[in-house]
Amino acid sequence: MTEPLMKISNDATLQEAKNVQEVIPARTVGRKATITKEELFQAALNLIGPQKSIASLSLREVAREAGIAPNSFYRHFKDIDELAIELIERSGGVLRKILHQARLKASKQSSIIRTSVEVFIEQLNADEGNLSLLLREGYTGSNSYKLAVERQLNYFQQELRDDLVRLEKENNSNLTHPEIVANAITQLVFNMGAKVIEMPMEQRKEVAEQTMIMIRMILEGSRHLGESKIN
Amino acid sequence: MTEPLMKISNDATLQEAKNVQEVIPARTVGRKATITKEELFQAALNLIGPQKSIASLSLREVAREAGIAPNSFYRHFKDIDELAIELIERSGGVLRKILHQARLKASKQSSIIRTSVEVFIEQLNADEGNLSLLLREGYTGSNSYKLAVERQLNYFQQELRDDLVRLEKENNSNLTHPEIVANAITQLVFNMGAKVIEMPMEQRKEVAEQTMIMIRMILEGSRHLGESKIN
DNA sequence: TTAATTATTATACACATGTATATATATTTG
DNA sequence: CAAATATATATACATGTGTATAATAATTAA
Repeated sequence: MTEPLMKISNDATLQEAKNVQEVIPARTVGRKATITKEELFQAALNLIGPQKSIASLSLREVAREAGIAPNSFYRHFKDIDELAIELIERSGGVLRKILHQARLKASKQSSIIRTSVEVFIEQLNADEGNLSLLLREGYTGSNSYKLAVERQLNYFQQELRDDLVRLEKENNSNLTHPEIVANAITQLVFNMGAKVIEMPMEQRKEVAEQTMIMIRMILEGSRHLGESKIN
Repeated sequence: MTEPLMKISNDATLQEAKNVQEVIPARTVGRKATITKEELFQAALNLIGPQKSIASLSLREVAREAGIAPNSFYRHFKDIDELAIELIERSGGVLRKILHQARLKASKQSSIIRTSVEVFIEQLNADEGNLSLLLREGYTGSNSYKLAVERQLNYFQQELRDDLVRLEKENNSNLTHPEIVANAITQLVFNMGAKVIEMPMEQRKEVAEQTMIMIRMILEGSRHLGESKIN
C-alpha cells in the first residue's frame, strides 16, 4: 500500500460524517445514500468464486461490479478488509441460522447427522457465495479474516455440542469429550463443503455419504472410549 | 531501477551448496545457470507465510527475493503458476517422505497415532514453508493448485490406509471402511496443521492432543460400526 | 425557493505489475 | 584464442491499483 504524501487537514467533516453514519444510521440531512452496504456485499459475493478469494479482490473491482465510482466505496468501508470482515460475519450468521433450524427439526440421533449434512449441501447449492467465502477465508488471507471465520465456526461448534449432549441424554447414551466431538464434526463438515463446492450433484451425494460415515465413527468412538480406557 | 544491490552473477559456491537438485540437466553449450529452480523455490517459500498465499505472489516479488532480474524468471518457469504447481509437488513429496518414515517406526497402533501427529508438528516447526503451502493452496487459488494439492493428499491418504490395515491385522482387530478412516484422519491432521501454524508451542501441544483423541474416536468407531450395524 | 449539506463522480498521480525488446556477459566449443 | 550460444540484465510500456483533490448533483433545512 502506498503512503499518502500529504494528509489533508480540512476534511474533518468527512470523518465526522463517517462516524455519525456508523453509529446512527438515521441521517437527518443530506443526500440519500443511493448505494447500500448490502449492495457492496452482493457485488463482492458475485465476484468471489471458487477461483477468487477476498484477498484477491480489488477495491476497484468491487466498485465496478456495484456500478459505482471507486471512491464511493470509502463512504461505506475504510478498506476492502473492512468489507471482508463484515462479510464474513454476515455469511456466518446466515449459515448458522439455517443449520441450527435443521438440527432443531431432528429428534433422533441418526437423523441429526443426515439432516445437518444434507441441509449443508442444499445450502451450498442455493447460496454458494456465503459458504465458499467462509470455507476459503479460514485458511488464507490476513489474520483478521481467519479470526473472523474462527469466531463463526466456534459458534457453530458450540451449538452443535449442545445439541449433541441433549440428544445423547435423551437416548441414554453418553459421549466422552463432547466438545472434541463437535470440533471434529465441524472440521469434517466444513472441509466437505470446500471440497464439494465444485463437484457435480451426483458426486456431492457420495462425498456427503462418506462424511456421514465419518461422523458416525466419531460418535460411536466417543461412546466407546468412555467405556474401555484404552490407549 | 535500483533494486539489485547484490548480484549472484558468478557465485558458483552458492550454487554448489544448493546442489541437492536431483537431475542436472546437462547442458552442453552456453553459459552456466547461475540461478537454479531450487533457489526460486526457496525464494517463494520465504515469501509465502501465514499471511501470503501463492496466489498473491507476484513474479517480481519472487525475482526480487531471489536476487535476479524479473525477466530471468522466465528462463525457469513460464508463469508464477507453473512455479506454484511444481512447488506444491515438491512440498508434498518432502512431507510424505518424512511422515512415512515416522509411521514405519511405529509398531503398535497407539503409537502410530502419536508418532504421526508429533512428527507432523515437528515438521511444522522445522520447515513451515512446505506445509503451510500445502495447507493453504488446497482451498484457495486456481483449480490447478487444488488438483495438485489433492494429488498429494491422496498419496498421503493411501499410504496411511495401507499402514492402518497392516497394523490392524497384526493386532487382530478389524477396521470397517479403512479408506474412509484414512480420509478422515488426513483431513483432521492437515486441518490441525493449518490451525496450529500460527500458535505458540504450548498451544500446539494441546491442539495436537485433541487431534489424537479425534483419531482414536475414529478408529474405535470404525471397529464398532462393523459389529453392530446401527444407523 | 434558496442555501446548506453531503453522497457521488471526475480527474489525476504515484506506484507496482507482467512482459516485449534490446543489450551485456559468462561459458563452452571449435 | 575467437566464435557461438545460453543466460542475465536494462529499458520501456501498457495496464491496474489505491487514494488525494476537486467538482457535481441530490437531498433537506431554512
